[in-house]
Amino acid sequence: MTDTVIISGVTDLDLEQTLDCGQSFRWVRQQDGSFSGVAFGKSVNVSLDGTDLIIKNAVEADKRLWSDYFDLELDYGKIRGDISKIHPVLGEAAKYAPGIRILRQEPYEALCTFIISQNNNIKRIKGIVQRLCESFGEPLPDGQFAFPGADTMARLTPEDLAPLRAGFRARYLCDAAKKVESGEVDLGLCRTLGYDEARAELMKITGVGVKVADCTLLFGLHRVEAFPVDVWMKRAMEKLFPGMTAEDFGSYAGIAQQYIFHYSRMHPELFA
DNA sequence: ACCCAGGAAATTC
DNA sequence: GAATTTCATGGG
Repeated sequence: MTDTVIISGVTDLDLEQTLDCGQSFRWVRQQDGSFSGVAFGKSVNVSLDGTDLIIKNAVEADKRLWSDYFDLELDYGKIRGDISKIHPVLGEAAKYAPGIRILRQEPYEALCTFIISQNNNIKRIKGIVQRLCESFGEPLPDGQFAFPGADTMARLTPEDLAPLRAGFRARYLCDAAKKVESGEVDLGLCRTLGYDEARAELMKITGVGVKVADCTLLFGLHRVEAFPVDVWMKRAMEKLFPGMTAEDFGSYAGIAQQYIFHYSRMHPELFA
């Protein structure tokens, strides 16, 4: 029996800024402005009415689950104020999209989607992820599909993944699944390890370098000190924050990074 | 035809 | 060891 769950008193959240800013690839904006997506093998529709977060097709028992997913316990208003003192341009970027939150996605899903993301664009990443779920994920009652587990994917070969058209990334996905399933790579351990050790744990996977590891730690394990640097961030750092490094952005560098990433993507003319 | 995309592995110098 | 090339695929 599913129903509508309402989480009230939600601030500092904008669904478009959070769900369509390149941290998750499974949310689709609907005509009415709501977003439909799947997480934890549950297909829901979310919308915001003032400070009410409305989650359709959810059960009341999962209220905490979704609250955690949207990271509603963390005071982003305060964090924004604090990190804005670091650099005026960072303050402007934070003010530009104050509704960004760092989702607490499932670690294995974040790992796989950011393996897929390498040397790729967001539109095609979404397509590959969708085909991965449709091909190998558990079908859900409403026609959607769960993200396949490492146990399922560990039994697949790169040839099995050919229909995804993931290119050279197919064998990386297989290696990730195999090492997670066998326990050779322990994703849970990455929550508590020192940052460099957590990064090294993930980089045992072929196809996981510094950037994919950082994204997995930030978006899948909520290591908000992570500071992934992709081509956009590289440009932004050179033009907007010359001489600064990840350490200069403090213990919430990952949140700062997401403000900067989004701001840069929305202002490509800055880097023409 | 050429270039780029939320990079990393393989190769070359 | 550091710099360059290659790796699939699709869109501009």
